[in-house]
Amino acid sequence: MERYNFKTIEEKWQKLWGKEKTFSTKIDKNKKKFYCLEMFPYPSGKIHMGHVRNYTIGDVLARYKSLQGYNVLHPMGWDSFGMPAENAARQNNLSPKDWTESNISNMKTQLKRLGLSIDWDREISTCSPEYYKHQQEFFLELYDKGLVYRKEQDVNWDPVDQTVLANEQVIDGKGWRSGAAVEKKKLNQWFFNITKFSSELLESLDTLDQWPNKVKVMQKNWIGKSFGCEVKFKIDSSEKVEEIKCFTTRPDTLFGLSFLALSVDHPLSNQYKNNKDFLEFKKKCSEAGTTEASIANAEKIGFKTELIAVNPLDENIKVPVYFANFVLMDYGLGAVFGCPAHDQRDLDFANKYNLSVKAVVTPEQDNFDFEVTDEAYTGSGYIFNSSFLNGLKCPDESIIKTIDYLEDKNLGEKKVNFRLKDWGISRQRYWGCPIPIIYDENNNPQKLPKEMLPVELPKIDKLSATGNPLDNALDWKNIKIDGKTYIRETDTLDTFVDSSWYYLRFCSPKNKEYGFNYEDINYWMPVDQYIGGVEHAILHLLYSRFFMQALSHKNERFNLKEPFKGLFTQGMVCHETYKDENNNWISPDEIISINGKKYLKNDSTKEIKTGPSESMSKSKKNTIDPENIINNYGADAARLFILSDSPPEKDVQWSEEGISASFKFIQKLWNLHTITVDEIQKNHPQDIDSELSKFTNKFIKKISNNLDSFSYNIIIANLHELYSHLIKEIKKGYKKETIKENYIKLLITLMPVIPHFSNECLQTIKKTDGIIWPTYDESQLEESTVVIVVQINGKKRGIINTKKDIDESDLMESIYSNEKITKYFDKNKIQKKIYIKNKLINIIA
RNA sequence: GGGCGAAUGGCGGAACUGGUAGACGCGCACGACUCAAAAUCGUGUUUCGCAAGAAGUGAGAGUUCGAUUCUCUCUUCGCCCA
Repeated sequence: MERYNFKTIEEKWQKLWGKEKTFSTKIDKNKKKFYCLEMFPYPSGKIHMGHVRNYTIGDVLARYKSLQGYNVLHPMGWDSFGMPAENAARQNNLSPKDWTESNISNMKTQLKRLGLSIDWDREISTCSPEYYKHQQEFFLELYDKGLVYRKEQDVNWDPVDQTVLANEQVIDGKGWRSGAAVEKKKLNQWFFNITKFSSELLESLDTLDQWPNKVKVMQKNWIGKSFGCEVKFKIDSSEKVEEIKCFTTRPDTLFGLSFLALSVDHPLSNQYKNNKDFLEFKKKCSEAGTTEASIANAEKIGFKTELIAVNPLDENIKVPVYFANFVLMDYGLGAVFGCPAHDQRDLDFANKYNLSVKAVVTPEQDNFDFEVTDEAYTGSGYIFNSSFLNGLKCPDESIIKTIDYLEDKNLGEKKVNFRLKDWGISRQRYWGCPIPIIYDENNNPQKLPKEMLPVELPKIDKLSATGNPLDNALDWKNIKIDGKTYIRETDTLDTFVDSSWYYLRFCSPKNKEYGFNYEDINYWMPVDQYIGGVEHAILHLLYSRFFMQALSHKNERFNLKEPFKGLFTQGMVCHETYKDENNNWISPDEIISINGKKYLKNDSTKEIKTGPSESMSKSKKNTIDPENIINNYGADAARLFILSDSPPEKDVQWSEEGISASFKFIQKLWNLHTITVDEIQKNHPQDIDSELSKFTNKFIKKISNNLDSFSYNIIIANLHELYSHLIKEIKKGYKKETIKENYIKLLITLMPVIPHFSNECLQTIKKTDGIIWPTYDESQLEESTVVIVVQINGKKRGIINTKKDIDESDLMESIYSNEKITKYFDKNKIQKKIYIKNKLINIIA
């Protein structure tokens, strides 16, 4: 039997697809559209297994939908701005542009070898002026809508490299390259006013019923809506300070008030800027970290002021005011009131500084002796010890009543607070989209006139080691317009801006006038299925959703609210890790396996320790290069393996055994094909039975359902079942027409997963056009006989093969005649029978 | 500290709305072919037991004729806030 030559066959089909532009798409209003999009890659140089998985999943879907008759848009592009290009350029003395472009061309070749059904005519790259020109237009548009503004914000400043560092470039408080201690520096930066849409972004999450719940929950928490109240506390100990406002979600616990706590960045801290003790305290706070988590875990510490605050509900209750490390200026008003009995954080603080602890919520209505000592009570209950609030159900009644009272007496104000902060989009870097702003002689920002777009990046062949290259590109930076001199903005845009609208650009990739054209997006948008890593669950997806809000703001022509109708987040690709005797990481291709034990390839006396399977990463040296895999096993085998075993949303474990099993399976399918072609030539006069058609019918239903539900791992199992059934069935003796008809249908079901193989097989049996996804006949699925499970007292004791819809008494007859079952029970002691038609009978005896 | 989720053979994992637990693959064992090996094909493979049988889906309880599936408590692990 001839072996399947994947090399020539895969190359042949890929060439053909390219030449005939098989996957290029146009608007066709007679067809239903399907927009299938995978997150576009950063052109780092080589594709990795994560890409293989992401794009295989997307390709299976795109091909399936296309076979079902949809007009499928399946584009690909490059998220090509960003720091790695700048770093690589500095290291290797090249320009970021050249580095990026050569990476793109390399990765494009690699992606094509996977046999993806991509419309390459729509390829875009975010670092090209044709793309970012429109991004600059959007920036100006948003500026006009009042959604862009400038304010001062702290950045991580590396004093040696004279550059701003991203958070991940700060390692233990030091610059990743220079090793210098990182300083905080205030810079004027640009922001998108994403918080303007906090409510919209939160509420329309509910409309996204094809999104994974966990992603929606993450976004919900990130937006962090909380309902509460701003409470005014009078200060009666100071002439300088009249009152302090606190935000709280629990105003109903005000009678348990024990102290006020302020953030060290609270405006009142200005009064202590010459107080040595306070400055020391402030420093101590920042050392411990300012993230929510580190604050939650850190010991609660405070700095006591001389201020005394008065409880607005009872002026006899007077409490001290502290600065405290657990209050953040970013959230609410940077001031909270402490009610230790019902908040663990407050309780820890109160116990440390010997402050009063008074319970005001009791879990049981009539338990007025309830006290709190070490553990705060945060559950529901009833208010007590609280004057006119006593007896209210907490929290449902008590919060609303308290807010009403406070508002009525002008002591506070109902307030909804969000955790979400505005999106800082300025980056002090070269390799990003220039911001189309210029500064006049008074240093006031002005929009650059639209006709001067795009603002192209100046060509810089060698990046200096320090500072922002754009700051030093004086020819570019200084500009004259109508005789006046201006200075360009030298910040570039966060690369998340690039990816916030690229899915629109794919609809109109060549449009010169604007970022998209309305006819195109009205047809193609929204993205029906978006596929990518869960690591983008929050930022990228939220920013993209914001962009739709921003574009549709004050623009009736643009009425798209959500860009991604369906979202699927795939898991990572993992591999075993290996270490030698000195605990150095060892790469899989430095290893040989002898008798199940692993040794160093170049020194086979040294045994290797096998560690747990972890996500592939260069630092652990457990990566597998997709290019080698495609060379050795072929794209179809790689696609088959990457889908098998694990559900696509979970991590998959790469293994040598696995990929070679997939490779062998394709060979087996090829043998089956050869046998089938032989059988067609034999031309039996009569079908031996109807089993083949029945199987085909059932199989189509099964595989269609599994494709619809993203159970791609089960599909691979289905393909194995297909093989083992067909290899026996096909030789039984069927008419040529019967075999051909069924075999063609089955081959088409293989097309999404192993397109090269199935196209080749279809061609050898002269089926080249009219290839559409086969349908199944529901009426043919019904079987005349069924298998009924017989349970005695809930335990399976046998099965009965019988005709469909048999009634209970007839079924009991067959059970009584079956000794293997009757021995488990006494016919005369039957108490009860539960009969589920065509499925199961449970006899209680 | 908070949120979300998961736990099934030696391993990855199946099991639609509660109804035959372990599909399919890997690994392993045995057999066929072969002088031999590789490749390939076939058979078997949850555990204990010669068998009949019994036990069994992280642990414990509950609901039910019946629970991997539903409820509660606990343990461990993963992800996110980071």
